[in-house]
Amino acid sequence: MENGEPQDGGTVQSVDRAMRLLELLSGATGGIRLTQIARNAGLSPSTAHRLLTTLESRRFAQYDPLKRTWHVGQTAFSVGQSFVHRHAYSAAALPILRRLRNETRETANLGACIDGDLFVLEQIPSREIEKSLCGVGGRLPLQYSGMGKALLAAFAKDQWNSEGPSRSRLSASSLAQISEQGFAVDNGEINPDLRCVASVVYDHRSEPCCAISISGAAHRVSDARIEQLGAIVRDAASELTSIISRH
Amino acid sequence: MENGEPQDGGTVQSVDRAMRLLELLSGATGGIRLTQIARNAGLSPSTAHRLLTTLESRRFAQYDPLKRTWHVGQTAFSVGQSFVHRHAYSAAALPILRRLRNETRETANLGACIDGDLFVLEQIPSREIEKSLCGVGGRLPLQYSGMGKALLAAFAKDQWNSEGPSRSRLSASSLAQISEQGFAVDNGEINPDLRCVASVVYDHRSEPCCAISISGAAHRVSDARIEQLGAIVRDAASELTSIISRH
DNA sequence: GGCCTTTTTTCCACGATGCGGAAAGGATCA
DNA sequence: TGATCCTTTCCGCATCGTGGAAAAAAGGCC
Repeated sequence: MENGEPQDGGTVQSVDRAMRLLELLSGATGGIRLTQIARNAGLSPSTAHRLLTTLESRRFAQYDPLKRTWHVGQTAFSVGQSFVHRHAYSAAALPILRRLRNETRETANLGACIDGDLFVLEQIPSREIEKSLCGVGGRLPLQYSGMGKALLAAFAKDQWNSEGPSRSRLSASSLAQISEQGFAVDNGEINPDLRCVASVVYDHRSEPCCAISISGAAHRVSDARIEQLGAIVRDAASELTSIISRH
Repeated sequence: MENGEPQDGGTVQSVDRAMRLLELLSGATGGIRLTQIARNAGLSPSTAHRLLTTLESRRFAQYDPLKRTWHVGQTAFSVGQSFVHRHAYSAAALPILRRLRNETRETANLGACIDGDLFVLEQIPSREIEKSLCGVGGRLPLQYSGMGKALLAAFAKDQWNSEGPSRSRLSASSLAQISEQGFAVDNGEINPDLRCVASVVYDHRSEPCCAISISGAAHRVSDARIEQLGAIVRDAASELTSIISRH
């Protein structure tokens, strides 16, 4: 059993295998050959072939006969879009993210805590290289991103939110500092060349619902700039909070 | 056998059923109850439950215990995003779409011909109501959208493109007009209150690869405005073409 | 709170179907 | 051209997916 493998009690093995193949397709930049994906999934080529052609029949997967590679298909994209529509604040956040990007000239991000991790929902990229740890649809442990840290601090303030992730991921002094400043700084624990400044957005119940950030290369997101960027992000988060509160 | 049901030769039934459930989840605004989705899929509740919990175990589906509704999950979104990355022109198109939206104050779209239909890959919405026939991830028959019409005209000019959709969907005079103008107009065959002006983007082989458009309410996208909008869209498409050609 | 109805979840035996090895066909490369 | 590898098809077996039934949970009404 691999790390992160779902428990198999009561699940349909063939469906689970097909989903695993979809995940592998998703991670395969430039597509992947049948024998390679079968090997990666631990299946025989003929089994993988049958599962892939089943996914292909509804266009969750696609086959490129020229390169003989398999890819994620359009239906996966269409289905995935409906996930975004559930998070209704995404649409409201877009103009704010754009303005944030324009003001700072760095990449602007929207993320939410989903299943205990920071999940990137939207991203308005800057023109600079070195933009962010991961793109739309990517995920990170909360404590390794600015948005995650900001959310952890917001959860820590909420003594009654028993569903929040464990606060022990960040020290009490870090949490206190984030709360006091109104923004969190990620100083590149994962990638030392990237920095991020983030602030939390609250919903109509004053519950933390997501976070926004700007991220960019460490030499641009400098110490001299942090206070200014923090204030800009904090104000943008407040604006998004007030928009969401009106719904 | 329902209309549009994929042929079942050599496919795995349980996987096909699970994919069908995902599609139904995608179409269910506000989530859906187990018994309802089971009914829609023609499965017993216990079968649907097991397939859904299998999808849930890898987070392709999610269950809201408060409302007791099933939804599309985050992994579907993550996997779907990799479909976009395959169409590398999407990223290059974004700033152009934004500028297009800003100049015209209408919704800007990027679409491609995928499996014979017009598939919407990106969309920068305007602040107006009445924006476009469908959103990101949606699909339409080519002849019913401006982008599709523009692509049909481009395919018609390419006598050697044996993989293009049938040209008989539009009249010869329509195709000729679109080619001459450099843009196509959708005058609301599906929705009389919506209009669209679109132009084709070419890749480095001078092959039509996608189209961009602006769309909005018919009373705003007026006859008086068409020529001007057409020229703007055509120029934006040319710009995107030249960017893509450099890769 | 009790009762009724509906929904959701769990269980289990049976047979349908998923599996993978083998064979056939196809593609690539030296 | 021949060798090698990849992809697709075939088929028999036994695994596992199925759905009815039962149990548990939830919601609504009086």
